[in-house]
Amino acid sequence: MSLKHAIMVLLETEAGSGYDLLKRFKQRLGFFWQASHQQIYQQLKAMHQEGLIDYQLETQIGKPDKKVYIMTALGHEQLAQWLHQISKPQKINDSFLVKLYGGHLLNKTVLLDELHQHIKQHKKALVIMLSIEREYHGLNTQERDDLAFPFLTLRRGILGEQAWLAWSHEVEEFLQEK
Amino acid sequence: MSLKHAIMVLLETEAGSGYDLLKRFKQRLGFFWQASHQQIYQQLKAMHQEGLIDYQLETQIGKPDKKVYIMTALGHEQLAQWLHQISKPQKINDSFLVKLYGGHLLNKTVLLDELHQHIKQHKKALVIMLSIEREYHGLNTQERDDLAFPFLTLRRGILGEQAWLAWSHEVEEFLQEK
DNA sequence: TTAGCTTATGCAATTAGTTGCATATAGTAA
DNA sequence: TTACTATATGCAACTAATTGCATAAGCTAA
Repeated sequence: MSLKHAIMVLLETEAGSGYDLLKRFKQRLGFFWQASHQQIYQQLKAMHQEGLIDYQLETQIGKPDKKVYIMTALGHEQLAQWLHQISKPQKINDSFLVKLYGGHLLNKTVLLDELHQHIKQHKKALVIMLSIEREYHGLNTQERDDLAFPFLTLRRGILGEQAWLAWSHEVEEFLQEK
Repeated sequence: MSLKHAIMVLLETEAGSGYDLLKRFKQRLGFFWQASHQQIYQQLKAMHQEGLIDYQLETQIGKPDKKVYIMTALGHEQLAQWLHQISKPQKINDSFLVKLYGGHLLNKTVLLDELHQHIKQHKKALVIMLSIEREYHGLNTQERDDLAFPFLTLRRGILGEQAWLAWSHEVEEFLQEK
């Protein structure tokens, strides 16, 4: 049940609506946390019922009204508790690897086609992350300091994607030979 | 719903009981697919009801009886179909990265302690994979050919863990300074 | 001889996540 | 003017995964 805590980490830094959080997930946590809009809205509702967060209705002109969520005292407490607990190792379930494991059941060109599509997506993700990295390096010392932790998570994304792409070359070579 | 297909990939190669599959998941797919015993037994039951697999009861002496599952014609068909579909990009939800993203909310030494525990586990996993890799390289050509696809997935595990560890050094350095 | 591990399977309840649908306004691009 | 994108929130139904419990026999190490 970490989505709850991921939301709280975001809200702790800055209050926001469900829609805001959705965007923040995509833009800032996207390479290590994915959440759909339904997940977020449902979770916010549950968290509000638990008393972890509260909200204020904000009427807007030209745009739909929104609920701006803020952390409660109970929320702060539970987040602090979670932060001090050791998180269990990340669960990985990668279906492309399942396919590759059973590659003998499949035509090599079919696998190669799929591999190329994955490579395209991973390259795209890497390019985006590298551009964010360049942006970071262009900031002044104060700004870089403020973003030091998010930057570390970005580095994880970059190193992860580079490793994936290095691996994909090995697979590509194998699938192309004979 | 890929657990179903992961099970079928395993069963396609070799029939087995729920317990067998559980062990195979741990030993062979463990670094890219994790499934609990409850998940596997529940899924096998559902798959049997769907007609994707069938089983034969095997009575054993000294050990509990077991159900040995095999693929049905319908199972073969659905697996083949799945293999030809492009799998969506792997979903990553890493709670340690969430914590690190919100690192400013936490004492650096707490984070460092947790990091060290994760490093230990990742190193352990890497050592195991590297020993399997050495074993593979000691095989003859025929045997290596037979295991070529599983070997590729092992390489993914190795490169992935090495990248994780390289990243962890960056984080360690940052958390240790000042 | 007692505690723990391996083998072997399962139910019940709960929690988490996905899929599909629904609504409503405003701006922009073809 | 039609279609698409962005903003903004939500329900209902379903599927998937987790947590906790239960059973039962044999083997092994302290």
